[in-house]
Amino acid sequence: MRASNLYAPTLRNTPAEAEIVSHQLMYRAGFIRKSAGGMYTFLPLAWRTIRKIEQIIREEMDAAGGQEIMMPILQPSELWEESGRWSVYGAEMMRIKDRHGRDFCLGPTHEEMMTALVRDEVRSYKQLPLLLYQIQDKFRDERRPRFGLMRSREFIMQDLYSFDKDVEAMNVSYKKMYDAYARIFTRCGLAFRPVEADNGAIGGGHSHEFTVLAENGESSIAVCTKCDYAASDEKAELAVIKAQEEEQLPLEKVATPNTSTIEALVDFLKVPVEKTIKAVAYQTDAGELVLAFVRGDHEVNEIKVLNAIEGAQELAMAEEALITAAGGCAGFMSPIGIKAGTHIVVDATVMEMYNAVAGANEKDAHYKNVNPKRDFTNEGLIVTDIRLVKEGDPCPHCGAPLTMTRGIEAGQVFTLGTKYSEAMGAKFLDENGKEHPLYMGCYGIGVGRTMAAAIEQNNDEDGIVWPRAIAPFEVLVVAVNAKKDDQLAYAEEIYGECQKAGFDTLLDDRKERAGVKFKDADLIGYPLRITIGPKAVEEGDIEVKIRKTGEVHHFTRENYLEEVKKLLSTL
RNA sequence: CGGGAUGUAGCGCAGUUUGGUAGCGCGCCUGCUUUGGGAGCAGGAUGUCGCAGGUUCGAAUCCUGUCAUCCCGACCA
Repeated sequence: MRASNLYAPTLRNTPAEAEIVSHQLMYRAGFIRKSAGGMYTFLPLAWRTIRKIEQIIREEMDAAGGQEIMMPILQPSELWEESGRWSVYGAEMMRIKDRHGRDFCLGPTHEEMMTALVRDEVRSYKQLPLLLYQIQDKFRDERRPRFGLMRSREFIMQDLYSFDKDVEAMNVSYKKMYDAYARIFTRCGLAFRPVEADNGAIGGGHSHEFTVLAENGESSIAVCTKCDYAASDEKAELAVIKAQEEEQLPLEKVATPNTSTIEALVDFLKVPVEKTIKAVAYQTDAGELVLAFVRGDHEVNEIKVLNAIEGAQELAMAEEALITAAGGCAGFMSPIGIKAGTHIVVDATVMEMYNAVAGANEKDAHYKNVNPKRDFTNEGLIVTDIRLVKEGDPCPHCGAPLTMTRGIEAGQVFTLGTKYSEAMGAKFLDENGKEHPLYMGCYGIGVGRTMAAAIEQNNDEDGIVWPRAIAPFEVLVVAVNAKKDDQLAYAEEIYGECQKAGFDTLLDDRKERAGVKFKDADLIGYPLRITIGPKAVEEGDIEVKIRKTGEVHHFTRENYLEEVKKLLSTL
């Protein structure tokens, strides 16, 4: 490929709408252009990188026993009605009608399609395990598309679905995919961490997120400073903290004007924040009130609360009327005196507190000397871990402090169990002729997001620094002055030799000044740059610059191919 | 969905307060010079001022509506 023919419009100014570095650099370096909010065109450079990532994925999926297929993006509503998700999926699903008024959606994911495909054909345990995958565009009408390719409405995803005969076999498939994903991100040259994740409403089984470490990441993860425990902030389990035991004093109501926040309360009563209990009120999708209580200096982990309530799909902030109706008072709540029928979830650590301060369920009043074990007598009280992890919390495995770090969730693996196969009647016959639902797993990688994550992790003030495996080109040959025939001819020769040697090479033959070409080379981030100027023509000096380190090597016409090969293998 | 901000040339921006018929830098085109880190000089092209109404002799500018984009939030009651 020649740069003179390459559609890679680079910009000197950063477009105002690009906020994070990967978005800015992809825009400036001529990788992407926007078509609408959260939707992007991939230009030739980006598409080359995308295809390289996809190729790595294909190789690893195939090696793990996956078979690639291609499904329609448009999916009929009937399948989603069967799984029950047509109504559940909500506004994130792009829905569309055909000319007959039939309902379709632009696939946000393909569990239904895959399950439907397999249930019609797989009848016997002899056909299992079955691992099918595809790489195609998915559509999610995000509440707020953000940060370029990080959270877009149309995005490329690799999704694999595994079908097995029982839990053990499902876990084998899961492990295979886990390992394959780890290899994929390693081969892409990314620093990442598989972290334990919540698998949400799907329930049962396990899930890991593959988080590419980056400061701009949207995901927050807790990593143990000692052992290999790592979990998403939503998932991170926390041990119960037992407070120093005290004599339980009698409950006492005190006036606490204008103390609806913990900060104001602590200030007013002069009590340590660790002796206060705070509340967060939610309502479920069914409109039931949920009150969650944690220690004043702790935060509520909404996902844990959701998981603690049977049958709830979603939580939203509670309407005030709902709180009042249950006998609560916003800003001054405790479980004491709340009407039956309300879901009350108390963090396990709260139950271990003595003589604490909690709301009195009336305006401007709190209780002192609250002893949860004695005073929280509500019927159906749920006591469990609902705290959100924070820096320094003890690791649930070894007790060493956890450290919080940020990352980009580039992939996730799930076991699904029989959720979809049961809902959609995907069954098979075992060795004894007995019918069972298929055990499933699903596994996805955001391809565009992986590209963006790679840039977040590999850039400097001059531009992108591609890991060799996913660079749009591995080697750039620059004809310093392409208007000089001898230089251009020499560069053409070198370009030809590099091609022949198997390097993925671009020749910058544009009739631009050297500075412009060097700036573009740095911005786009080719791992190696071979510079062909007068010294090459006159002395046979082949200058090779490493983008990542800035190191410059000088080789001869005789040995440079070998040396370039060696250098590439280190990038 | 709530809050905030912004829409003027391909990109970055000024002009809006105080209405008078659109400008700067970069990029783009032509020519000459230059040629190893975003060249210099000279000349040139490019806009329904997001869109639709309204006010006015006259609107990028004032009013109303609308659309789009970006950021924050949707959590600590």
